[in-house]
Amino acid sequence: MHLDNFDFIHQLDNEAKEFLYKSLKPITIAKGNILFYQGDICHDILLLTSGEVRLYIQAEGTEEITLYNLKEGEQCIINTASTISSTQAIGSAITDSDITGYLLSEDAVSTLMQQNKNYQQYIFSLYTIRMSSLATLIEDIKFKRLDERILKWLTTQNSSHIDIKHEELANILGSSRVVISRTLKELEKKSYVKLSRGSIELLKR
Amino acid sequence: MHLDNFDFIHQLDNEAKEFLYKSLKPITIAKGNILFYQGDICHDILLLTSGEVRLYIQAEGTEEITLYNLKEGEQCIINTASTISSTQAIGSAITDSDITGYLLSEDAVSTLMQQNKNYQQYIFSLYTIRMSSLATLIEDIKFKRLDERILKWLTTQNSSHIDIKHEELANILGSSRVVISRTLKELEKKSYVKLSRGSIELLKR
DNA sequence: TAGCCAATGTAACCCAAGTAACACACAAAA
DNA sequence: TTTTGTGTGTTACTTGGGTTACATTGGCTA
Repeated sequence: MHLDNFDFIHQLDNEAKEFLYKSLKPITIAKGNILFYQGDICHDILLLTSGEVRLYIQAEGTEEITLYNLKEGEQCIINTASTISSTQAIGSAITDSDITGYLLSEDAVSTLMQQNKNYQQYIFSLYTIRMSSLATLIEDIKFKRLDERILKWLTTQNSSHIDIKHEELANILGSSRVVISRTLKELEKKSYVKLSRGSIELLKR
Repeated sequence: MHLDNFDFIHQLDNEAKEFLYKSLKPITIAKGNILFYQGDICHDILLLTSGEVRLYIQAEGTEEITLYNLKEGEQCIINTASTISSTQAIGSAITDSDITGYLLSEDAVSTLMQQNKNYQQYIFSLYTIRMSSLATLIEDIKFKRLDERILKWLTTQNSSHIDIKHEELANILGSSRVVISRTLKELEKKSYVKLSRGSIELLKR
């Protein structure tokens, strides 16, 4: 995937586009690296062109909960907010796979923002989308049972065959491995899924 | 409290100020009124000059959970996001007391945003603050026990004498009256609080 | 002051989900 | 082929908090 697939770029005038292209620095990062920690102040924004990044918050101790996953063609709002406002990032970011992308510096973002209405509009839309995804997450955590949340997560994956370990799923949903295994087993009995070592098959209903 | 107490106004140049003042419409609303419902698309932004507004989301059924409370001198980001981006409000707003404030129309906001960098900056700061408060809420719901959450809420009130019914507190924290009463009673035994009918006294430790 | 109602207290019960401990099983390495 | 480690299954137990049902209290009103 190339940078052109970022929707907002087509909204920019030629001058802004040229400025943007000059400012970008290509970057490649391997799976399992932390991009920034909760509390850091970011100085660059990542435009993700391939791979996946997971954003999560961590309470004291080891417990964590995933806020959302960043996919290709997306720009992370936690990263963006921290960069634009020079405030602490509200979560941490870790690469879930090898990734490629481009870095846009604080200064360049600020220039773009000031000069280009469409870019502003894009940033606002990011905020709005993510606020609503956080609100949904709150609802889910508060009112939904774990089996529902597991199914929901599974159905939002691209494929019906999902390569994931129970341990990983536990981290994503903020639960524990044992509970995930138990719940998945129940879902298998009700033939919602078929389990194998290292993967889950989502069955049609 | 008057409008002047809104911080961002002092950042505006005279032209922008004048435009703002011309655009504002004073408004008074009694306690217990819904300002907008989750899913509505707002066409005005409220600048709150006195009283309090509670923002909450509601899952199917009657269960609700409070996202945050809007106080005087504040502008609601859910309202703002919906107005600016013409998207559905992610929560509902209800007046917790009689309120006064000013309404700023969609068009006026959009004009201000385009023409005034400081106003943009202000809106961005609202987003950032609220995103982080939502993240904290997620942490609390997920990892904190109810007694902690009650104490936290009590300590963030202005006074150590708080006029509130258990039922109301239950709605704010997304719990039930019985559980709140039970937990408060335990907190009283441990002498964190003193309970009376219709009010709670927060004791010093 | 008797009656009423809203607010609070309390008991009994249930359930989802967390924890600890351990068994089992598959796959790669030795 | 045996070993070792990682991933998964299972049991027994605990706990926080939700629900139902009913009792008690305080304060206002008739």
